[in-house]
Amino acid sequence: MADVAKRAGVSTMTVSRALRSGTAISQETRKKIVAAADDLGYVIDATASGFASGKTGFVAMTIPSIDNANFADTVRGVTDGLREYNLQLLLGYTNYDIAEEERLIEGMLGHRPDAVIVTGGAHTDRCRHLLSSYGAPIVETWDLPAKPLQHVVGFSNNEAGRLMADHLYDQGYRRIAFIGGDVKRDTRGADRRRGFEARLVELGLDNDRIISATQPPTMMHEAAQAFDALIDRWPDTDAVMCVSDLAAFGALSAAYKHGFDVPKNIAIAGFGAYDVSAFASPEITTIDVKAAAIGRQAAMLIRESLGSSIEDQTRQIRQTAVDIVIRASTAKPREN
Amino acid sequence: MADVAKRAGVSTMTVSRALRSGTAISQETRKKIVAAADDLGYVIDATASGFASGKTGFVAMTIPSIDNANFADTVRGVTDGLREYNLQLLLGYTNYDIAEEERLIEGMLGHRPDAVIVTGGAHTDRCRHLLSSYGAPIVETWDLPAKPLQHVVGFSNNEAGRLMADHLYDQGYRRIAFIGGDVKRDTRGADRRRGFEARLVELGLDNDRIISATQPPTMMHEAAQAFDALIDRWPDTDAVMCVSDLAAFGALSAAYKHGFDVPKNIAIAGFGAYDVSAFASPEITTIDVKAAAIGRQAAMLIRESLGSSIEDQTRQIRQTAVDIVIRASTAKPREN
DNA sequence: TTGAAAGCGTTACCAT
DNA sequence: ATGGTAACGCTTTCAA
Repeated sequence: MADVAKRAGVSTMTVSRALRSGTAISQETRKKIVAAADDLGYVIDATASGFASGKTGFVAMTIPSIDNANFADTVRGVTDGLREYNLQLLLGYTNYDIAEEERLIEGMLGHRPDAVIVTGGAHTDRCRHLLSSYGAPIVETWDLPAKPLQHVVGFSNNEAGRLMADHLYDQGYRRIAFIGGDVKRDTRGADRRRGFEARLVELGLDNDRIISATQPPTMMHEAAQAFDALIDRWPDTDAVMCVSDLAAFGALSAAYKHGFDVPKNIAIAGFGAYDVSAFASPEITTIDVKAAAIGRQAAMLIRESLGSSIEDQTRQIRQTAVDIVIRASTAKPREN
Repeated sequence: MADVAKRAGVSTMTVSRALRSGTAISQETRKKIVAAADDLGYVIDATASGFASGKTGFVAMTIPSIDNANFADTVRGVTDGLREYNLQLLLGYTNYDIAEEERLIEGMLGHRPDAVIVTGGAHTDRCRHLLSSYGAPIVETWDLPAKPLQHVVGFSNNEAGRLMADHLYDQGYRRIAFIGGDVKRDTRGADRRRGFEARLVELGLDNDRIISATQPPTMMHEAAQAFDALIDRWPDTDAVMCVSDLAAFGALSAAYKHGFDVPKNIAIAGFGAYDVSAFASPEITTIDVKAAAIGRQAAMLIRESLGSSIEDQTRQIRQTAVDIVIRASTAKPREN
């Protein structure tokens, strides 16, 4: 920076101002300085800058899995919402493990992010403590936690499960199952399952056809195996909701191998509105949670929080939309 | 840190040493200091640490798209390979746009990463300049660039295309097409296409059945449309390679809508060994490039580079495996 | 609109 | 094995 200042014939302080926005400086001085910086290939050192100003320009974010179109969409929403504010995303994935989340968060907080976005409302006690005492905006997403840390942008996974139970019931299905992951790890998937089960009971149906023998993420392979186990144990099952569309696609694949017609012999539904569910044969009924919009809203919340003084901070709880997308895979009820 | 030092009855310098590894300090002093730090909830400030030491602990990485299982696998490989070294990944996605890559890289370099990983060998001139003059290990992945910036971990996309052309020819297909993205943006997909075309010509076939009307990433929807266009223009096409498995799945879906049997009426092949290709009906022939291994090798290269003095740095070019995975979607040749 | 000086929290270096 | 001191490159604050 001193070199740039010398070349432009000004002080380092003026260079510092010229290279930021929202600072008082004359147009021609700035132009001169920017030219000098370009000549020298100078890029401002965000490390030193953050160190001096206390604003690092980082937003830390954790997601359960990087290889998941839903969370990827939320990340995209955040990135898009933050792009023009020169904020750099610090991304980590927890592998659906809150102990790993704690480790990640601890490492990320060392880099002093200006805000933090986490997925879900389940955290270790230590992680909750780290976050709540950190002193920067925190946003929990993809859930409506009973005890929010601070801001929330999410939806009720329980409601999503109930929505699908209602739909399958309305279509005439009565022997309804669920394929999903480990309750301890994918807490949101577990919430969907609980809502689904609870609604089945309210509708007067059994809720014991639950196959959850797999670790999350429940992918195609695990779901195909789970489907085999389901049919083995309850051969008369006439509909199944899967914890995600990927699982539903795996189940669909297994159903073909059993010689089943979907939905004539069995209905299959998913969750998440992945591309694959729209292009499967038959197309798979699913639930769309507008993952990118969750990210955009989280980014908006952060911008507002960073823009206002600490006294103005009010906790924001924003519930996002959950839409059922009805397709052929649950379209034809059997005669009962 | 001063508080911790006071509480433990030592100097800040000793605290600094106690909280790092590989520093000379007595066991009991360290124990005392760690206890004091825990009591105070003290976490070292990586910003100041990086500022003082010149080592930030960041590894910057750019990928074309976050929502792509192949690149996600590479990211996972990098993360896993770096985890125990306390390196934090700074991830950005370019959306297959080298101008966006330049912007991203510039922003990331401001945070002074200890190493940089990029996807592919196509960069803007300015980006090449920024990277080559940056003074830290650089790894290009997923390609074998003609003019590498420094280290490379990748494979020949051209060869991958040729491999599939050979397979389809061997199976007896003769009227072979390609569905892929914009040559300007997905340069690796374009290389696959070029190798594919070139091999078709060597085998004495036409190479004009190329549909590339879409912007990358060529996803299911675009590929389905492209398939329609292909059949409209060249109804007698008997095989098609798609730029990725996602595209292949979209094409498969379109083929069903045309009433085609795959592979009896037309063979469909993909690239990337995505889960979806293994669970589609029929299962889709693809090419496995071991995406996670690319990431692990890149991480290994970086660890070695960071561990050795600058004089010992020799450029490493590591070619990775490319395996064809033959499945039912290309299994049954037609009579010619 | 510009400049000078102080200081951000840590580590490198040298001394003990 | 431990401590003192300078320095990292920038921004904040205050003054001109």
